[in-house]
Amino acid sequence: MIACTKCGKVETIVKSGFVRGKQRLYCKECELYFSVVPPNPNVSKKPHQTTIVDIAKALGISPSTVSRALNNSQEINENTRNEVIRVANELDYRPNLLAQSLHRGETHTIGVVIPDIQRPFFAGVVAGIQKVASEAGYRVMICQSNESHNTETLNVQALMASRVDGLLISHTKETNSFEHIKLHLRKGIPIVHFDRVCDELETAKVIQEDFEGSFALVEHLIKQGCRRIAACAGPEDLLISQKRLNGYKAALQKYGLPIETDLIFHSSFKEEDSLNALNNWLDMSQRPDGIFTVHYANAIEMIMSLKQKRVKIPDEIALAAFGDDLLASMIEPSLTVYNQFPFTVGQEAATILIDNIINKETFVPFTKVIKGELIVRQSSQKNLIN
Amino acid sequence: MIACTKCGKVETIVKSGFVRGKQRLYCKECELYFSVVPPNPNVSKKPHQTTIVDIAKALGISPSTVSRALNNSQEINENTRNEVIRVANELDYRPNLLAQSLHRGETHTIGVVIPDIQRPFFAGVVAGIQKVASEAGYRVMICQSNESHNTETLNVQALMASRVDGLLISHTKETNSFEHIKLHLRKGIPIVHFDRVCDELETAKVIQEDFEGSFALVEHLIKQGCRRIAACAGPEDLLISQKRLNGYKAALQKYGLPIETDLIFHSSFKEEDSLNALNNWLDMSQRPDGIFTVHYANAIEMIMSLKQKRVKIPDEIALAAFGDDLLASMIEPSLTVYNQFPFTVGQEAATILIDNIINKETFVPFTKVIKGELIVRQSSQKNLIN
DNA sequence: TACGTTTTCGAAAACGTTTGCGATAGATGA
DNA sequence: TCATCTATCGCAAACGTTTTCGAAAACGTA
Repeated sequence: MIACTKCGKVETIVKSGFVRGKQRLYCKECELYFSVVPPNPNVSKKPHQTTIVDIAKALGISPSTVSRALNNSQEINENTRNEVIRVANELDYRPNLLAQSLHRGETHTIGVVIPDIQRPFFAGVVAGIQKVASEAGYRVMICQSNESHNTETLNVQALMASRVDGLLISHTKETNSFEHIKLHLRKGIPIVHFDRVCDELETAKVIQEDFEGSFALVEHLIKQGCRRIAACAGPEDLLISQKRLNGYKAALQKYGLPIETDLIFHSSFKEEDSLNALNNWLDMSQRPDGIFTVHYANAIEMIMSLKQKRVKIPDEIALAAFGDDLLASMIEPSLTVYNQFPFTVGQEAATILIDNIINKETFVPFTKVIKGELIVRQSSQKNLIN
Repeated sequence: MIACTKCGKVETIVKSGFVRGKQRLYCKECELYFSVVPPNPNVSKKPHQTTIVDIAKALGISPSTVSRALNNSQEINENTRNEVIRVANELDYRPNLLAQSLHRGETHTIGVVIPDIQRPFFAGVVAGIQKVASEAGYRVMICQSNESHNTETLNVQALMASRVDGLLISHTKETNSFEHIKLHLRKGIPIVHFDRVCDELETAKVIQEDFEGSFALVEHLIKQGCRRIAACAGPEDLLISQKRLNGYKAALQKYGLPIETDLIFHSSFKEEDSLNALNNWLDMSQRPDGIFTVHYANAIEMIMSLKQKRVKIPDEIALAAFGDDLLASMIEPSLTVYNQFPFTVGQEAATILIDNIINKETFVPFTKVIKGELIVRQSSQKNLIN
């Protein structure tokens, strides 16, 4: 029979329920509840990352001393410090960043949310971010929204749950509500926008010369002789798309050219969209003689299509587009573009974010404009000498 | 004067040193050490992420109950659960993943180390990894080694310090020692290699058909009539470079063609390297009539250079290369390649890693080969009808 | 009514660090 | 010789969870 674990008596024991798979008992005399323990769970010790406690035990000292020895504290004897370091190396000790972060309340990690890492622009930005971050001792956690506002929201939540110290984000093309950002902004999390920014939020921003660059591209087309320039813009809601379209319009106006709505098409950056627009333009009684594209990829798709249709570039139609890529320089005819310097964008955004993280109280948001560069190539050079 | 904090007497107090900026005192009667506290540190409460304790206090219950309510535990009253959830929403509670991870001993995060995210192949792999990982509830932490063995080592250390649950890695081209991996492998951390794998480690691997793909490319060149095929290989130490070169040699042997060391060049994937090799070949009394490249980027560089030199492609020299890219299909002449399906590689690697993480004890390493695809394009099609 | 059962909850330990403060021994000074 | 100082270290709390265990109350059932 079962005896009380306290008084050892058997006759005072009564059953008292059955909880979590174990029989519970009650000793009336001791007024003690207890349950019978299964013989031996036979727990095998897992392979174990060595902790500060292991070092402490090995040396017969306290964990606090070990911590101090490893953190350049002054309040420690040089001999003990050396001993600690020796044992730490022997046991291949690696501080647990989780525990450190939990204690310090900061993770030294920044979160990045981008639409698509496979786009060269964003890959370049990420590379720039990582360079700056790693030099400053920050880790980087990258999420892709795949241009879906819903997964963007989930990404932000996940990063915040991981308690990143700050957030770098370029929004989805379908994002026009920013509650998922405001929420965290109110909690004081540093956030920096880049490329696809949001004007209604008081965050620091890194942007390109969307207006100026587009203006320069279209002005260049005009100077090459184009008089009917079509524009392939992005989604109407997208801020950078609007800005670039405004640059297009301003250039037309400066040179007294009419703004024809027939010649402006809002695509969603997809190939079928841009080719539809192109076909529409080609079917017009008076074809455009120039095409400006908000996204270089669309221009490349158009070039391929125009070549199939035997339309001469740039003589019949000249092209110029926003955003550079190796592809733009390699295609024939090579594409005139406005280079955005994505790596620089990434570097600058990360620099600002880390500044914001470190000087959280004194930081005031501002907007940094990364200067771009007009690169003239074959797709627009009508009056070539050779 | 200062009185003892315990007995309140003044006359029994003596000074006892000066530690950390504060005067220490000693009450002889109480045998008590104490120090005078500065009046008021005036701590302003920081903006505070709401915790489980906040919810508990708000409801007057214990943190354990809150935790149970939020974790679908059975041992809780439905009413209290609803109350907890209500308050949790009101206070916008987000579980602290750091604390969870620290407690559980797992972070639900996988680390990825790649040479360069700006290379389309690796960007594709990363996209594939993230798709699988996010569907399985894992976060992804990405590091770039920039082809430097040293930073690769640092990357691995940083990821391990962050206690990632597993590691996906494609090695640097200069990596030929693997101690930084072995160390963690011994500790039982799941590691999966992809692309640039390492044969001396007992890890799961995801590779392409390096041999078969190269064989197919070279065989295709031979069938197109090439008889002197040069090879631009990668660094000699790099395993995939060796395998692909072996595929090249095997194809030559199958068709009774000699293997000429003059025609084999080991580059470091840099542009100047490949162009040097090309110039050497062009200067030979008997030029090669075909070029096989281990990395497609080198082939593209060569095409650009050959076009400048007015060398006819593919008639004088045909090209075929390992690895596909949009660029390869857009360039003129378009480049014949062996597509590696990077997205699939990433998906497969992540799937295997997560399997390894979940079934850590029973998992046995194996090698998964991702089938590629020969894509014939203009750079090698000598006998075109049109 | 009395006893066993079930439901529900709280206390406390644990994860691995860091750090404020107390505590000691030895050093210093008068 | 005594008061004081300095150097060094340990204890314990804290970070935010989860989970084990125990306990009380509510609930049956005979």
